Amino acid sequence: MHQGLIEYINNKIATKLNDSEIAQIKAVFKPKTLRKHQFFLEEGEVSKYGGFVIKGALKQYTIDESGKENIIGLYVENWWVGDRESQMNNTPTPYYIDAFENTELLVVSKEDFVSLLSQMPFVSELGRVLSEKRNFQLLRRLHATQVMTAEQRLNDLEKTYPEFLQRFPQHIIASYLGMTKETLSRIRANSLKK
Amino acid sequence: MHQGLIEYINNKIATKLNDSEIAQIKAVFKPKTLRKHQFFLEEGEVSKYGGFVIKGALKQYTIDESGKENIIGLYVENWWVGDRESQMNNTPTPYYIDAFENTELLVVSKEDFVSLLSQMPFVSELGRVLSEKRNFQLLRRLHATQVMTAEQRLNDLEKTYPEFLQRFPQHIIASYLGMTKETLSRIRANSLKK
DNA sequence: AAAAAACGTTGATCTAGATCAACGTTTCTG
DNA sequence: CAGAAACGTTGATCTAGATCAACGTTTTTT
Repeated sequence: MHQGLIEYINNKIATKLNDSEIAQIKAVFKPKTLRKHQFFLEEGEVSKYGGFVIKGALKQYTIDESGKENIIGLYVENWWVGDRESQMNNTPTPYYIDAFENTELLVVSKEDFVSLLSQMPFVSELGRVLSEKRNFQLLRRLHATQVMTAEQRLNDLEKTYPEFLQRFPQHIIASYLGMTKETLSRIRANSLKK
Repeated sequence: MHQGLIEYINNKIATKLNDSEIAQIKAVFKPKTLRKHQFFLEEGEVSKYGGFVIKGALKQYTIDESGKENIIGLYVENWWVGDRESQMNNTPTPYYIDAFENTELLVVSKEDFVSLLSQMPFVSELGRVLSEKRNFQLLRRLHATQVMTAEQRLNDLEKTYPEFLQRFPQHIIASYLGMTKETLSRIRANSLKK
């Protein structure tokens, strides 16, 4: 169960994890299973856990007054999921996160994460690098929503995360891209004609 | 000149910087002055430096085919500025960054930053925390552009970064918020009526 | 101090994409 | 396996905000 996480970390750091480190990681990352449609986090809660996706897929979204889901994040194997802002600042989250498929996660509490930070010096550095990568993603997406047309954003997604288009249905992709399912459907119909 | 940066760091870490650390920081962060309209970074370049703003203001933007500026970032005193993705991956940046006022920066090269990381253990952790904060900002802005109306985004900015509204003219704010200056002007006119 | 830029406003018009609605197909679920 | 969700498509209509244009005011440059 922890093998995926350990390989993931080994691929990101200079030296391999030793046995003691592996034991520590196994101790603080607890397995959690979510069946399809179960919540990992609900609006108003304070997030207790961060999660690493071993198997499955999740979506992160808000719900507006009219009940419409606005999807802001999609997560699959080897992605980190959660609302770190809520978790770090003990503030209520504005997001829902639920399992889009039956999902296996490894979750870690804030306290356990802090203890890892103090005991394993490379965790800060790994966290820094991963957080910066996430920054690059977010800045790109922000820029895309501000300057691109709906069609350009779809093309962009096909290049950046082609796996999402296989994995999630169109109305989910549409919302993630900030458009309606009708618009996405029409873009598709149009580009087939060409 | 370095005093602002040293205070900034002291406010973010558990213990104060000692003399040796201060000396190291002074050695790698070099002063740089930009006159209004001078570039810190231009599209196509590989970013060599990250910068910390001591005094002044900068804007980060792309320019589209029709020559229009699309502003994606505004930076004032005590903000970090640069394209870290370009700097870290040695890739050409898509952004322009220029001084919106006469500006004083402290800049650090990738190599010097890496040497700081290895010599001062708290740099990783500080970098991690700052990068996560930046993540929170970016996620909020992304969500805002996807779910809010133009008027809501303006109200949101008034709450989040009220200093920007004092500091930057309306057409800059409008672009930062992903709307035209005409739309921003009309929103203003409208909310005065109420 | 004159000329030129930069800035902000208002009006008229346009359009990308949203909304509303209906319907066929596929996939769950009891 | 039957009924109900979930999903995707197409058409008609609507609208928030963009675009285009003109003009007054303020700021900067020479």
